[in-house]
Amino acid sequence: MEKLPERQENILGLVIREYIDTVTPISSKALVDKYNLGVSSATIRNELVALTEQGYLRQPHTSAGREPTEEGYRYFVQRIVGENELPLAERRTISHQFYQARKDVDEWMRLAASVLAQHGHGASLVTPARQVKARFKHLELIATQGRLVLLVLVLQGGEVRQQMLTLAEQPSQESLSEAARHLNALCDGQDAEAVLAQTLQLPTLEQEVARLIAEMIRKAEAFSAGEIFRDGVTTVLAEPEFAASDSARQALRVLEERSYLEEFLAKAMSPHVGGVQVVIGGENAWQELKDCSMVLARYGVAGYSTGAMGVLGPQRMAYGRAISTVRYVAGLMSDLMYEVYSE
Amino acid sequence: MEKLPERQENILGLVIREYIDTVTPISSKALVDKYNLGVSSATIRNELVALTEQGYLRQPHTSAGREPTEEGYRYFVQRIVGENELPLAERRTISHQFYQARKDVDEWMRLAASVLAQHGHGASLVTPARQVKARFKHLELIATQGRLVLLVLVLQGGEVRQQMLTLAEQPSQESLSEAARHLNALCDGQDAEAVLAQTLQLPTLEQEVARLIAEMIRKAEAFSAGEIFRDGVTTVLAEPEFAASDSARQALRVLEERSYLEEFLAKAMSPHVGGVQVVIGGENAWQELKDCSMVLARYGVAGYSTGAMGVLGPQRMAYGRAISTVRYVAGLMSDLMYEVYSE
DNA sequence: TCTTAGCACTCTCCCCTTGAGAGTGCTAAC
DNA sequence: GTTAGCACTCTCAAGGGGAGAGTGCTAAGA
Repeated sequence: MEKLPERQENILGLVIREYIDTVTPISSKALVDKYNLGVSSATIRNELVALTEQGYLRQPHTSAGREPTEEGYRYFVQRIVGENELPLAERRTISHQFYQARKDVDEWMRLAASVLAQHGHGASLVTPARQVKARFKHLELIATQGRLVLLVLVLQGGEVRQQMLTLAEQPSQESLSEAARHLNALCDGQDAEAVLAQTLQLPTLEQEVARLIAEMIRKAEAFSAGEIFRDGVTTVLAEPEFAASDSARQALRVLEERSYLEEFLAKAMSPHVGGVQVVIGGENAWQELKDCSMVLARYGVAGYSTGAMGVLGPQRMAYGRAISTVRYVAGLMSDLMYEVYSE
Repeated sequence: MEKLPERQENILGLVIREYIDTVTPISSKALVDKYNLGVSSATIRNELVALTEQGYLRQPHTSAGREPTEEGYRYFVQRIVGENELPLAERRTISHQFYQARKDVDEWMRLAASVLAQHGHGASLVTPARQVKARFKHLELIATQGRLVLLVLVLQGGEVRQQMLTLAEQPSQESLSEAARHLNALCDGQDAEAVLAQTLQLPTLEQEVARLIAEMIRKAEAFSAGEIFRDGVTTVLAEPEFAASDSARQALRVLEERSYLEEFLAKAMSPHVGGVQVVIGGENAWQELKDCSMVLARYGVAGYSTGAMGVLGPQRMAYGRAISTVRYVAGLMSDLMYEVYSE
């Protein structure tokens, strides 16, 4: 994507900003009237023709103004928006909310979804941080009722998972505690394979538990584990381009259906924590997102546990704001997780 | 709501069923053509006039057919729909899914939301079962990193809650286990107040933990705890009456915003487990729901832990199906929870 | 008393036309 | 390279008219 001449770039930026504001095609006259450009509307028209020929703008019909194409938005995001930070006051508000919240990754995810929706002006999604390599930290077995036992597994990093299991006969809390103590000593810091390797030499109860633990550890590594947090879905429905058509419904399906979303994230996102990615109009590959854009980022601790978060909006979303919000929240959350993480 | 004469009731039923099918006003001729009523359209017209005068039907304009009013739907639900059970095959499919799932209330809620949306043909919601009176069962303290400690609290009934806390200085796992052992002995089976009463005579660490536990127990009793599960939101957006207007957005706000939903459920739902409730058009009290209906039920174990689940759809939703689905799923889940529940 | 055929009447919906207005592209002059 | 001027194109909103659907009413029949 080559750099445009100064004036064309300026005009493209103005057209896109105006369009984002008004959601109507922008005419040469409107630009001259609103901004003091120092040239006449005819000159602007000439530049608009050039921009249209290069594919950055389009006319809905002969006698209408211009509106941005996907290419136009891409140029805008790459070259014009720039790297603005969120205003200090906003950053303070957000970080305050995070530090006030419970020290719990789930709670942070919920909060992140809410903040992204509010400050990023769109529908938000936050997928759970997935352990790249989950390791055993601690196990508890608790007798509940009859032959039912509650198994609580803590992974390195503090993630807690629980599961019920039914034993062949009713156990005593003492025998359970003893088994847990034994397994805690044996499995400390091990991964799923290592835990599974232990099962052979163990008594029946512990063998069963160990098998279950191995399975739970593996599940923690799977992308599909845990809840995906969403927010602001109804806000984005209020956008004029979504009011009538069913393109909103299609887009929201992406957010709602897990398998969809996973496939999408897997292909669209770079695997490393840090950079913010902008997907405009589904990049011609995702029919459902053809009228939308998404601003995405990975968060978490690289090499240990990472997830994805992002904001979905119409193509004419406020990219600058969305990008800085996503970058800030992803960074903040990564920092918080780093603090909590144990080796 | 007085019983209508046989023939009027039949006609009302037919009009509503037809309307639910076609989403267009139903004419006298259409009824005569489609169903073998044994009388002419003129006779039907006379009955339609009677039903209109009584407020069960309405004409969008002079020369249009009839469509049901909210009153009409209410009569339909109360007197005509009847108490159908879901077909056996469907019941089997559903219960199979539940018995295959992990024995975990959270997992069941997620599943219930999915089943309700699919089989009830609408957007679904499932609020978490709230402990009427939560009681301490078991506590674990696990050292993670530095001064951070993971507190895992198991409540009677198997609900697990976790929280991070930061201590004044770095503890050893031994001292933590000792404190946990002590508190486990002290607090077994107690409620929030009793746990709090213990704090006075305890050493600092245990005092702090006990205070936190009391707070967590109280939170478990609060309605607002935990995730609300939803599903099928995009399905309901596809309904023709929601395609254009923003009434869908308004309705979905009810599902999205927690405080809203709570207020609504508190007022609209009977507090006892079992019966299915139908809220049509927001019952003139809930503006946001004026074009929608909801079919709701409580689930859980009466006296211990109950939540709400339901299906939201357009006013012309398939009530019979929705009602039997909600009843069946709520019953199934109550049974499952009862099995898991300990005294 | 209930039912029905017949008919005038009302209202929506769709199509067509029409005129105003917006905005363009082009050309020729500066 | 810039600009004024202008013909041209296209949308949009408003209005008119005809077809069709469905009603309510009336008067006659069972």
